[in-house]
This record gives sequence, C-alpha cells and structure tokens, in this order.
Amino acid sequence: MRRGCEEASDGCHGKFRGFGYRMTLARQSILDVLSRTSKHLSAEEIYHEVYKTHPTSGLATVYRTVELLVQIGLVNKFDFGDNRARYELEIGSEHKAHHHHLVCMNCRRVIDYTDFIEEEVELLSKTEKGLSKKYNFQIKKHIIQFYGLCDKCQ
Amino acid sequence: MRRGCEEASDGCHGKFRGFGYRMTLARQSILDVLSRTSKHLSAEEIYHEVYKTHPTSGLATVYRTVELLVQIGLVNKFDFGDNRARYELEIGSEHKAHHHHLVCMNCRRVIDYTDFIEEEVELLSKTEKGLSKKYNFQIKKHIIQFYGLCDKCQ
DNA sequence: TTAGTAGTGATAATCATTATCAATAAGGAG
DNA sequence: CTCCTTATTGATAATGATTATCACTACTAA
Ligand SMILES: [Mn+2]
Ligand SMILES: [Mn+2]
Ligand SMILES: [Zn+2]
Ligand SMILES: [Zn+2]
Repeated sequence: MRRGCEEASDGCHGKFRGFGYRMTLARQSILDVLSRTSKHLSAEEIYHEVYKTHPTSGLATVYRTVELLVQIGLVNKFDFGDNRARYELEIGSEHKAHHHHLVCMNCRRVIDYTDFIEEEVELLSKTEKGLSKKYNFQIKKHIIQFYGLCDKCQ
Repeated sequence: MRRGCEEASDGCHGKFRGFGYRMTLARQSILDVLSRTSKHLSAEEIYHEVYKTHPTSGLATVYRTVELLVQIGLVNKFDFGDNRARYELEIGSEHKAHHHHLVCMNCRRVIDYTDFIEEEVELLSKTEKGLSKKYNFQIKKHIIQFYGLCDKCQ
C-alpha cells in the first residue's frame, strides 16, 4: 500500500543527492505527504499533513522544500486562481501520472484528466518541435488548463 | 493608429453596459492602456501607465477594474511565476489575438505565439468536446503555457 | 431636482510568501 | 565511531501583492 510513497521517496533521494542536496527527515515527510495524496495541496495544507507525524517541522521548511522540488523538477506548482500556490508530484506516485486540468471557475474544483492525452501528446510534441525551432526556445514542460463550469456549477 | 484602442474601448463599453456596469473614465483609461500595449502588465504597471494621462486614478481602481474585466471575459489573468498577476486583453486589440505562451524559466521573458494555432485549435476543440461530455464540464477557456529556456538563456 | 446606487481614492488590513539568524543535524574524512 | 564542516531547520520578523473599508463623488432613472 505504501509502495508509492517509498518509490517516490527513494527516487527523490537519489535525485536530491545528485543535485548536491541532503535528504532530511523533513524533506522525506513532505515527499511522503505529496506522494500519498491525490489532491493539489497548498504549502499550508502540506504543513498540516506533515504535522501529524512530524510535529516539529515548520511551515518555512515546507515552503523551502517545495520550492526546491519545483526547481529539481519533481513537483509542479500551479495557480488555480485561489491566491495560493498549489503543489503536485510530477511523477513517481501511485496516484499521479502526467496529466492536465479542468478548473471550475465557480467552485474552484480541479479535475485531473488523462483521457485524450494520446492525441494531445502527439500534437504537443509536434507543436513543441515547431516552437523550439522557430523561437529557438528549449521547452522543458507545459501547463494546460481548461477553465469552465463543473457539473455541479453550470 | 489609435483604431485598436477605440475599437476595444467601444466594444467593451457595450459589454460593460450589458453586464449592468458603468463605463467610467478610469475604466476607459485602463482599457486604453491594455489595448495599447503588447506586454503582459501587472496591476502596478497598468497604474503607472494610467497615471501619465490620468494622475488622479488610484491603484485600487486598477485592481478592481482589472478583476471586473476578467469576470466579464475581456481580460485574461496570468501567473508567469514572478509573484504577481499579469493581465492581457483577450480580444479587440490591434496587438493581440488569442494566443499561447512560451515562458522562460530563467529570465521570465514571455513570448506570445500564434503559430501552429490552426492544428492546436483543431485538437483543442476535439479535446474540449470529449472532456465536456466525459466530465460534464462546460469549458469556457483554456490556458496553454510552455516552460523552458529562451534563446538567450540556454 | 432628487433619491438611490455604483464607482472612486486614500489608506488600513490581510495574508501568502521570504528573509533572517542562531541552533541543529547530515554525511564525509579520518 | 567521532569530529568537523556546512547545509538545513524552526521560530519569527519582514515583505509585498492584493483586499477591505469608508467617506465622498458621479451616474442614472423617475
Ligand atoms: Mn493534477
Ligand atoms: Mn500574451
Ligand atoms: Zn464547480
Ligand atoms: Zn530567458
């Protein structure tokens, strides 16, 4: 059951070391929280979750770690319009794979979707190739979000 | 030369009234600023620009107006990762048409692109149709951003 | 004109995120 | 295992973008 967490943590451990960072208990627990959830957590929400097993950890460390994870590329940072950053593991979790988002403009609910990805992936790689050449821009990642009204809000 | 501005303002005037809002001098000048530029301005940048012809206008009004414009759908609000919201006219400007963005993860430069849109548009409408049905989600708009390194930063 | 209300400017308040700094602990050398 | 170097941390103050307040002004409709 916990495999996802451990996999994520282990993989991250190596990645951390590779970048010259240390793997600490605080970072470990933050990674665990992120790999355990299927939600898009804010820094404070991560902090509360970490608190349950690691009450000595501080909020500042959550901010620092999460920012680090974004730099390394293990975590994605999103703005869903509720005035706080939200974070999500990019890979390595049992819950998550690369996906895009539907954001309800009314209730702010966020839906992950992986359907239609096959076709999207094809066009994306084509688009990325074209853009790279035309603008001499080296594309690392993309964010695709559809805004609208969810079933309960229309 | 100013056609773009006036078109935008005029169109907006009607839209404002339609939503039960008044078209004021302050709102007018904010719209003018937005339709005159090709940049992605922050609230404070808009304020400084408005100040040149309208020194009595306040920053709070810029925030209020710009948020109003987002609700109405005339303006798009973006997060390019520099800790402030940036705004851009959705339509009706000589400078702008619907487009997507390349964001440099290093220097934070933002490039508008409209190339490849034809193919993207096709897939997008297909994707939107599928998502709408599957999730019973009514899609109003989308945000597509590619992150990476610009020519000067790689 | 007049009452009712939307909009405004100044500014205080909010609150997510950062910076500071002394104390702590990861992890390599010996 | 012990010691040393220094990255990391927790507490907390500071920052800064965005919002809320409020008294006042400008529309608008009758
Ligand atoms: Mn997601
Ligand atoms: Mn743009
Ligand atoms: Zn909703
Ligand atoms: Zn750059």
